Amino acid sequence: MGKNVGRPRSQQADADIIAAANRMFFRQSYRDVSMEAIALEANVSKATLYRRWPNKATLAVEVLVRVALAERRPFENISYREHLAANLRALRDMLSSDYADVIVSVIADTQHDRSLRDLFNRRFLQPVQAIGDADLDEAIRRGEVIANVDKNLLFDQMFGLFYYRLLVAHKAITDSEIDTLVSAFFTIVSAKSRLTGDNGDV
Amino acid sequence: MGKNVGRPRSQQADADIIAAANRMFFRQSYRDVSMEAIALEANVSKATLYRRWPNKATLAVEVLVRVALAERRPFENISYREHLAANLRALRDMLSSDYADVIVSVIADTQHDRSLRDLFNRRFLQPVQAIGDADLDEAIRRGEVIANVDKNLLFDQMFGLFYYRLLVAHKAITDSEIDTLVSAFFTIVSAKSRLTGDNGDV
DNA sequence: ATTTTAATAGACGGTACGTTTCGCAATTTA
DNA sequence: TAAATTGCGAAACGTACCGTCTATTAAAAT
Repeated sequence: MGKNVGRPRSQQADADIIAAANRMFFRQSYRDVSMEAIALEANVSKATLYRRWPNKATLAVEVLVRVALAERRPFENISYREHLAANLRALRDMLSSDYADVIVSVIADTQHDRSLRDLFNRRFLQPVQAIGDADLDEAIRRGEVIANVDKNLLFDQMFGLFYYRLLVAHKAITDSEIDTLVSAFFTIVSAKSRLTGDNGDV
Repeated sequence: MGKNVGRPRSQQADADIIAAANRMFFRQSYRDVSMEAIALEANVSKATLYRRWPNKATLAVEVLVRVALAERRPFENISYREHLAANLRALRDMLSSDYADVIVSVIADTQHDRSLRDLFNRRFLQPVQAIGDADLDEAIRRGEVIANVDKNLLFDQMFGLFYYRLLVAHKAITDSEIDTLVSAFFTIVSAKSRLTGDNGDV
């Protein structure tokens, strides 16, 4: 009763499904993409699809992770200020893209599906935030940013503005606005931080 | 061919539908509430329901508007600082409530439904923002806040943090954190504003 | 050769969608 | 008062997708 017994799962099927889902989410609204259609587009049976992902949302998380964490910008030979601005522009582009619909739809489902929420946090939110954290730590090490900073609140404000603007208010964020934000950010993290306080996790 | 011809629509039916939808959104997840069930709960036929609201999202907007704009706190005999903190606490409570699921689900639908987006903006977002605007104007008139403030960006940052924290990151916002935010807000709006720049509407 | 697991195709029962039909009810207008 | 008009409830409609399941074939380890 080993674990390598029996016919192995087709890696090709995995790739085909993800690629098909990616194409369909890009073409139509999240709501209008059905599991049936994804299976059809991937030339895969429904059983094969459901064996891997029990519902559309978990599959969407898989797609989002690959798009969002595809490549990471190197943080060397560049100031933290420039690096931060570049990352924010990338985040904006991601949220402005056709994936916005997918992201918000998944977030909507996380409101009432605890395991989906955990999955989304673990595979999407935390990795994105971890990149920001690591870069900020490096900036502190370099002396570009003071050590006494409430990273969580600062990043939540940054992410919050972006999410709200792009997914709720639907107002574009210009490059010059990003520069303004980065300036404000440095005004805070260069002086003694005013934004302290406990984190409020639950 | 006048417009007052024929049997008038039952206002009781309107009230019953909204009350029924409110109850059901409170009890179950947005996704699990069907139009059929709402009609049943309201003791109303499906035809009557669909005549008024063509889909679940538009009905949800109606419910949200009534909850969010139910009562407005008076802004007299109280400092703007206190008033702002109270409003933020109310916003937090609303977003932390069982309506969070409804709000995010509607926002998800606005990503691909233009008319729904317009409805949501007109009946929900703009009224909420208008209250904040009016109060801030009053505070400026009173001299509690400097005149040179980019209201849009400031409020978007505030709303953004709340939406992100409560609907995406699912981290509670404590009263003391709100105090911290209000302090930071006043640090900015009491001095010459650093957060200027164009608005970026599209 | 046997065992074990995966894949395909398709059927399945169930649920909700949004529309439509019908007969009756409640108004305004002539 | 009668005619015209619109709303209502009940129920059926066709469509679509859900997630599961069955039967058969395929691909690996033992």
